[in-house]
Amino acid sequence: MMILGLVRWMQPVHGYDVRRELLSWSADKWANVQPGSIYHALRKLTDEGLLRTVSVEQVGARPARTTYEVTAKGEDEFETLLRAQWWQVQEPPDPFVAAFSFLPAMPREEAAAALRNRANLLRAGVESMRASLDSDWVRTRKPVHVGWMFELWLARAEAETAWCERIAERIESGVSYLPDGMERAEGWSGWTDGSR
Amino acid sequence: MMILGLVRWMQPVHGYDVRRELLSWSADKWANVQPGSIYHALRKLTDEGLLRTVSVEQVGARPARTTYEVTAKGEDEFETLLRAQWWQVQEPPDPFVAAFSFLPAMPREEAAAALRNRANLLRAGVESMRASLDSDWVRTRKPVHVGWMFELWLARAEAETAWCERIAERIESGVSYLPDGMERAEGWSGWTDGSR
DNA sequence: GGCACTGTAGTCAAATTTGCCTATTACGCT
DNA sequence: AGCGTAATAGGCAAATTTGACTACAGTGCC
Repeated sequence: MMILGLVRWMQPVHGYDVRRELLSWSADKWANVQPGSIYHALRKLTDEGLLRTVSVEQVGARPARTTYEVTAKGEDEFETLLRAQWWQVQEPPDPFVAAFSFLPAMPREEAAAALRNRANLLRAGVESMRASLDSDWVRTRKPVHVGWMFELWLARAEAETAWCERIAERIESGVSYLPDGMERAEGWSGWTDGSR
Repeated sequence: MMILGLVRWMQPVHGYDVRRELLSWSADKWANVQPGSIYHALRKLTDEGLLRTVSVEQVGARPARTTYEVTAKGEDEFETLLRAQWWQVQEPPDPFVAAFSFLPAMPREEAAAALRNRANLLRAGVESMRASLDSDWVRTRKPVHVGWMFELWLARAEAETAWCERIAERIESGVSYLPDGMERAEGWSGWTDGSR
């Protein structure tokens, strides 16, 4: 629901503008907003009185272009929503963590290889991000806090890279997946497949 | 769609079992699976031929309890899905990053305070995680890779903590949010609110 | 025995999201 | 001129997710 925020600092806008801006931030990745959701969101926000339609233009026989701007109520709501995100820590769902929880279903070799591969991909990402951080395009055309966001990704990615290597080694070392105490005890029947 | 994985290593199960297991992993946080989704997922997977219903018991006048197990096709599909997650890097949507991108809408003081607060919350999380890592419950009752997942969170959280402090300082230092080159140039009209 | 609670098992409507589709104009190329 | 491609706007049906709700059975307590 941070479409609201975008409308707020592009006032007045129509859906397509918002869509382009989101795409240019490649926000379909780190926010859950695909193009299709935008128009629905705009209409819903309007119904709730957070947005107001400014005008409906029609150029030729193309679809009508509805322009929106934020109401006072919308400003309020945005501030509330924004603060909620700033003051709370709320780890997002991570598909990799989910997959990792099924570690015992992967053959050891493959698991280790995949982790090494992941480390490499992360490193590559870090590289390309560093490059664009240094590039003129970001340095001179984008607000500096965009660079700061890159730094956050960088920090996380580096931490994760190290973790991947560490875990890969442990897996290769052949340690048992079972809890420390019980070596081949009861109840862990489902846990054997890839581990052979 | 990793309900499949759960069913696979609890075979045979009924919906409620899956639900409890997910809750015990507090998986409603890092996977996007609320209790309500489970039954739908089970039925859908059955329709697709990835699961097979084993039996439908009825105890007294309670709701019927349907038990599922995985078909060969389901095994295959699971392996595919699992590998996709293991071999790809795909950063998940993060609401905080989204909120941070609106930094210029926050008063500097508040932004810095919020970041410091975030750092503290993260540190607290790290502490409590370290504690449960050392606890007997995790060490002796859970597979070791659960501990490894904790370590990943820990690494990420520590990286992020440092970042928060770093950025908080920069914000307090009063640097301009505008791109390096253009101090008060054109086009950045929407970017002033909280910054006064 | 009566009563309040908790645990069991699952349903359902409503809200959201997704992916893909339509139709028109503008642009570049040969 | 003619043609293919890209950009402009937005709609819509289907899939997914959510959150709240139902209804029954056992348990403990007074």
